[in-house]
Amino acid sequence: MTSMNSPELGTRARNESVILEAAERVFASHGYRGASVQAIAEAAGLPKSNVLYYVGSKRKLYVALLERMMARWNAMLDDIGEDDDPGEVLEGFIRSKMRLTRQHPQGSRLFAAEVLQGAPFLQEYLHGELREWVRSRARVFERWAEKGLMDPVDPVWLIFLIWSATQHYADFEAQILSITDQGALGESDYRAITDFLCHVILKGCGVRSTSDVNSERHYPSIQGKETT
Amino acid sequence: MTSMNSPELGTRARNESVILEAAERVFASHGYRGASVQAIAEAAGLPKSNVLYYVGSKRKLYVALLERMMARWNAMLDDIGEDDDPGEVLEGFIRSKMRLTRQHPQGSRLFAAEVLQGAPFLQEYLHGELREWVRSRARVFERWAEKGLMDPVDPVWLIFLIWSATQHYADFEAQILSITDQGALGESDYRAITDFLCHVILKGCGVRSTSDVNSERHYPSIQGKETT
DNA sequence: TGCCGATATGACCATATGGTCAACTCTGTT
DNA sequence: AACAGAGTTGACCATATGGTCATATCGGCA
Repeated sequence: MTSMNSPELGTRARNESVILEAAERVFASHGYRGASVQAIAEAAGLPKSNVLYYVGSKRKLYVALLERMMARWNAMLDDIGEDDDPGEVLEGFIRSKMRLTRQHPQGSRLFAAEVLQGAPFLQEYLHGELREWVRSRARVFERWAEKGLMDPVDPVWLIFLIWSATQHYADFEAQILSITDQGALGESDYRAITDFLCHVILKGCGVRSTSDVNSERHYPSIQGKETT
Repeated sequence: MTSMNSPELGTRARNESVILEAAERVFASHGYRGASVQAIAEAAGLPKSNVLYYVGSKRKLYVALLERMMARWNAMLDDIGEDDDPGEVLEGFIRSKMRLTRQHPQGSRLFAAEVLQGAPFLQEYLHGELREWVRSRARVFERWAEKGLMDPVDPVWLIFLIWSATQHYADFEAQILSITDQGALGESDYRAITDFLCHVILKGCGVRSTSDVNSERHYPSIQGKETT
């Protein structure tokens, strides 16, 4: 057990990790039903039996992946109060969500596939924790609107707008790459997109970011590189 | 053949229609691989053999559905020029896209599932027609920005923003219903969301809708009905 | 050396899969 | 009544599915 097969990891930890990554890819693109244990095993470079040995069953594997993704999501959620600065909070949310999308595109797609199915495994989470989180944020946004710190927009639709806009770059990556004629979205693309979203959404809600000192000249790029 | 089984439709047309609707639902929630002909047949209330008799194969059925959805999409795309009013055009796009999402949620989800897979069947469409459409729009948006009619935002990211925000209400319907604690999104929800998106996006880009005469008091609802 | 639990995997099973086919019914035409 | 073609369907097939299990190997330790 104290050998040195791989940096710092025991056999179990290493294999489980390989399997989780492979499974995330396969589940993300084909959904729960469309993913086969065989396909996951091949993606992980292991025999099917070995995969089942580590994860127990397809269902357990899927649930483990969803839980991992929800944990990442929860780690991102910080608390806010009505005395916080609206611009900072909104911009922070956009940037956090965008970072999550960027760092875990497969996980984001897995989540999307799960919700597309009707969220059979996530009902509880959505209707419990997440719903409360949204409602608490909504209350704060309303207070801000009452104080005239932002336009009186429906806070729930605002949260979903941010959600969709950021989620999109993982879920519809294939479409975006095809249309912009690129092989992958790079760090600079993500920065530009994030800045763009902060600009439009904050301005669109009548909020001014405290860090947005000199309104003009942001958002450089103009589409994408003329094909060449 | 000239019987009167059903209003105006021959047997073939009627059954094909039933099958297409059923298949759209099943493919939308489970993706191509996850959908089984058996499940589609059950959803259509027909024996599996009969489904295959009409559609030929699972693959052909899937392709037919994608083509139908792309046709609906194309029907929505009108042309624009740099002399058009930015506010009208953007608002028109948002409203059209929202109407498409509302009228064909299953088709929208089908499209999402296809793109999640990496768009294996739609590469050609995305990289051809749709890409050209986006580029032509982008050029017009850039001219508008040069003329000072809107902020100099990246037009491609703007198009994707609208895309994602509207698409979201079909693809993540399960999440939205769960969080807002509703059974379905009604006509009034869709109206409110559409108005909200027009407000935030047009304002966020520094565009003023020509129909937006009296800036204040829009967007009524405040979250959703307090559970009861 | 022999032992032991963790790891590894091929053989196997019941069921589900997409698709074919032959046989059948139904309806309109002659 | 006879025919033709569309519509209908159960039986069937080769393959793939999720999962089990018996067996084999490994690494450390006495």
